[in-house]
Amino acid sequence: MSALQIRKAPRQRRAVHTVDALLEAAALVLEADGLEGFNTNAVARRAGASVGSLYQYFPSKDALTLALVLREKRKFHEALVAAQALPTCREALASLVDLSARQQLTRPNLARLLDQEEARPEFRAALGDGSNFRLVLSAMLAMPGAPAHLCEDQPRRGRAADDLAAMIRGMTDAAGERGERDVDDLAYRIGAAVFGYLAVPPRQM
Amino acid sequence: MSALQIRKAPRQRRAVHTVDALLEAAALVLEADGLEGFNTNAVARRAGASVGSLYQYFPSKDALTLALVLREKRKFHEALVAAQALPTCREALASLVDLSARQQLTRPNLARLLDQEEARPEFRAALGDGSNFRLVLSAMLAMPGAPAHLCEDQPRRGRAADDLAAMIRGMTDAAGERGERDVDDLAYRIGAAVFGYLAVPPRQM
Amino acid sequence: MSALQIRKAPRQRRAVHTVDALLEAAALVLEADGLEGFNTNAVARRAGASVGSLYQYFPSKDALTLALVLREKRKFHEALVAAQALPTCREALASLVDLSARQQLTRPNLARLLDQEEARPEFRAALGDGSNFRLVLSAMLAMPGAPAHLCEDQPRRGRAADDLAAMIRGMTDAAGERGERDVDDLAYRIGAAVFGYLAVPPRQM
Amino acid sequence: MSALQIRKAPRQRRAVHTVDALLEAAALVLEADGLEGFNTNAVARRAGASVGSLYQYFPSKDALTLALVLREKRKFHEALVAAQALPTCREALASLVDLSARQQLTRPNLARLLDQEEARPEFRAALGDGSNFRLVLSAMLAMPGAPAHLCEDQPRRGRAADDLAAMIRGMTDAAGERGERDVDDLAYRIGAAVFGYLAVPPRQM
DNA sequence: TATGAATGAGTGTTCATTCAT
DNA sequence: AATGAATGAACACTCATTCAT
Repeated sequence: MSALQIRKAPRQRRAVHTVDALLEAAALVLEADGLEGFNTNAVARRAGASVGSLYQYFPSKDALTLALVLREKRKFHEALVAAQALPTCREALASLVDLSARQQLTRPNLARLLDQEEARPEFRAALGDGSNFRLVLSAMLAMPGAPAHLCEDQPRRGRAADDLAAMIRGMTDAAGERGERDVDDLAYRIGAAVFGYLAVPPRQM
Repeated sequence: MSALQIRKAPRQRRAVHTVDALLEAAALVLEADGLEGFNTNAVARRAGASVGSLYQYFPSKDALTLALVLREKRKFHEALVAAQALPTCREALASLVDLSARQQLTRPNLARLLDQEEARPEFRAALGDGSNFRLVLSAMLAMPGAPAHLCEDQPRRGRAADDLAAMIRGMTDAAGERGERDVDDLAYRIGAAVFGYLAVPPRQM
Repeated sequence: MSALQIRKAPRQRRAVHTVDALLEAAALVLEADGLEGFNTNAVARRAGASVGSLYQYFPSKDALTLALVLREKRKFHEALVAAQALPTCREALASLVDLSARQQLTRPNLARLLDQEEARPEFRAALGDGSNFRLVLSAMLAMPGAPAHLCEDQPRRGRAADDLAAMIRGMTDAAGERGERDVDDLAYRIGAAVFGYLAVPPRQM
Repeated sequence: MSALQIRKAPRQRRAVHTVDALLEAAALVLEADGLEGFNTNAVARRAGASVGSLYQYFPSKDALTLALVLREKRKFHEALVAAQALPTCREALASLVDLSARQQLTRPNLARLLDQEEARPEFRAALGDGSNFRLVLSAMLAMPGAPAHLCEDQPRRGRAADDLAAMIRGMTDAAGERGERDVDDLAYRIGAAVFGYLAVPPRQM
């Protein structure tokens, strides 16, 4: 069993509650005290549990962090899948951008710190090297209305997806850090970057 | 004397060498072992010096980190200033994008980790709250050829500078992390995002 | 929570035992190795515990020292209060002197070093600026049979209390350091100084 | 050569000056920053010298401290010797008390800290186990007018000298620490204790 | 199963002392 | 002789993890 997998699936209702409490406590600690204050004792205390309990469910601190990352990604990812059902590339991307901005501004500090954690090498393997986000983006770039030069060139599409993901992540992180609150405005500006990027023809070397 | 200022200027040649060795060792340790392995003993060892020497010149670990950040920024910033001398907004921005890509791909892991460190609250004050990069960007957006709606609206220009800085940083970080090596290609794609973003009219609310 | 307060009350029996062991170990280390050898690792080792345990209960080395000071004062102070119940100033003071001599000669090195620690500015606040000892002395100088010029002049009484405290502390410390063992003899000599001092009329300026 | 002896007698005038400067710097650092701030680098800096120079003249930090102790004692001791020339025990003691008070209140923090250092076991040997002060006191207790029971009983006289030394030291230290400034008042009160003590007949066991 | 006490390797930092220049 | 750069053992303190109860 990998050291990052959850240790045991909680079966009893009480156990489920404990796991949830621990995850939310982890989120709260991260938001309140940053990575500096994020330690297992603080999380357990905040959850009203003991460190021992924490280690019953999470084999390591990293496993806890990873579980939190996944929890935050889950809801977001479900919404993303729905966005994929939209008819055109443009609509799908616009929806994705909107969701990203909304997700980030909901709990900005949490989202930013988890973005950072996500990047740690220890997690890359566990998260699948191409994150879901990147795959969804790449798929969207093959939808009707997407730039022709991307539709049929998969490597190029992957590269574009990487770029868009990086732009979106960069802009949402920064906006959250600055304390922005207006989701629509942020989404509009990210859209400008995204669609502006896509409008440019590929480079002739 | 702030706890982040360098402790004493090295006077003897030997001392200058030690300080340089310490800074370069800090860079190497960061690149090789990441923030996890970045500790003062490791840095001193790698520099072929003792911890004591490190603390002769840097009053704290943070001071060392800050000095490294500044060292990396210095050359970059000088080039930026030269870019500002270009006649048009487009040329200046293109140059800035090129410099950013080049800077990042030169020592990608170092640049990315220092970006991260730079964002820590302890450093914000010491680095001047608006980083130089943002100010330069904002100035460029007031140069001839810049979008009209930005030239005369300073707050909007500041916001645009923030966005561009975030996009550029996001894309360069990600490219470096992926191991990209082609500076020109990266610069072209970032340019697409930057100029695409600027081509979009401001949002009507 | 002040950095000098105990960190958490030990709840389990094992924890109580650890705290006691740590305090006694601190006393033993001080006695055996003096302030020079008094470090947290040594204390923990002597207690058969780990540094980690020490810091579970004491937030800092100073907190440990303070706790030890208070532990040593506690018993002594209870006896002092009993002495205050005696009918006359003379009896009360005699009892106080006796208690002081006894306290000091019980663990002379410990008492002396703690006297020294007690005087450190960090502790003054936590110990109450006028130590209990001084206050008790001052109260005794207002009891029946006390010199008339002190009974009614509170500032002068405070000064006299300071002087007596200083004499007693000086003599007990020195006796302990010399290795004296005869409590009664020491008490007699201190009494000579104390009552001699009080017998002298106030200075006419 | 003991590690506490001064390393070499300074012969050149410049060397004498350096040694003096170092000693005075040590005193100033002790007064300003206490034992906590008393380190060789700080002393050298304050003296306008280098650590290297310090170690040219003093083989160790303790040697420096000891030299400072001796410097402070020297002037005092010369005055004490003069006091011994007075005709009666009472006059001699009164003079000694006056000198002690004056000495302490001149540089109270320095005197107190040096008293503390003096007591460290490392120094006991170097200072001669019975300090000069104690010997002078003992001699005075054999002068005309001294209590009969002391004149002829040398051990008892030694004991009384110890007690008086301890009282005087305790009272002067405390007065200095409290910030008292009135030498005469302090001397009067110490005199009360001293002569009061001597007036009491020896204990019958 | 849950608790929280215990562990100890690891980290930042200081400072007495040495020694090349 | 003088300088001050260099050394490194030592210390206070943290925190992920284990385990007795």
